[in-house]
Amino acid sequence: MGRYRALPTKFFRRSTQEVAADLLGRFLVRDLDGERLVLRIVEVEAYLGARDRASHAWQGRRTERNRSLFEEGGVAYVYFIYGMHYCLNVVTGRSGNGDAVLLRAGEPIAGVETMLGHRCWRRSPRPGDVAGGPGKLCQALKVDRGFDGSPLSHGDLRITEGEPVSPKVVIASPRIGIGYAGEAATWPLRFAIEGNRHVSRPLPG
DNA sequence: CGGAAGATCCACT
DNA sequence: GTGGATCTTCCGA
Repeated sequence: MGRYRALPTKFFRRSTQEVAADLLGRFLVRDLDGERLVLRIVEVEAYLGARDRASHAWQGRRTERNRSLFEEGGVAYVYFIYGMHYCLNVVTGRSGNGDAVLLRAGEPIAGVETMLGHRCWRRSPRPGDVAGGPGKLCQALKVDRGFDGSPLSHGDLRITEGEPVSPKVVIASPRIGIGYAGEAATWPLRFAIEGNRHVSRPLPG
């Protein structure tokens, strides 16, 4: 079984939408204090660089914060938002294009108790409580700006083959939380596994 | 240099 | 469904 074999850098250097859909079912592996935490990616969003008003690379803007977003595909882009949350992106395509895929939700595979401990919760955990949201996902895996710009094909945070899904079970819909983005807000760039209970929000249909 | 916004989450009604 | 928390980052003046 090659589920824990890291994906090669080449994987990330295809078109962003192609990579986004192909990331579903893959494993996001985090080595922390000698333990291996694993999430199966179940929901992502594609961000299409300079031409995408919802992207941090809109109109080609480069700042200190989004520097890694313009690197060659295969590295992480981690940013801090709302004064308290981190979001993890996978940079895609070629250097300079500013394309990336936001990892929005994961299904716990290993290290569930530890990941729950990283999260604040009162009631008994329900699906989606561990990593059903971009901020939650980073909390569960203890991902912060320290990973910004680091490669995802090896190291303490990496993406492995996991359990790829058929394109037939991939549901596309508009992205979340970007209502300000005009026409881009309607683009169907959110991808999720049909019927999965660990997504950040219910899927259409 | 100040103001405003933000790829979110949680608690409460 | 609504509102508050919380603070870095960015842009305009």
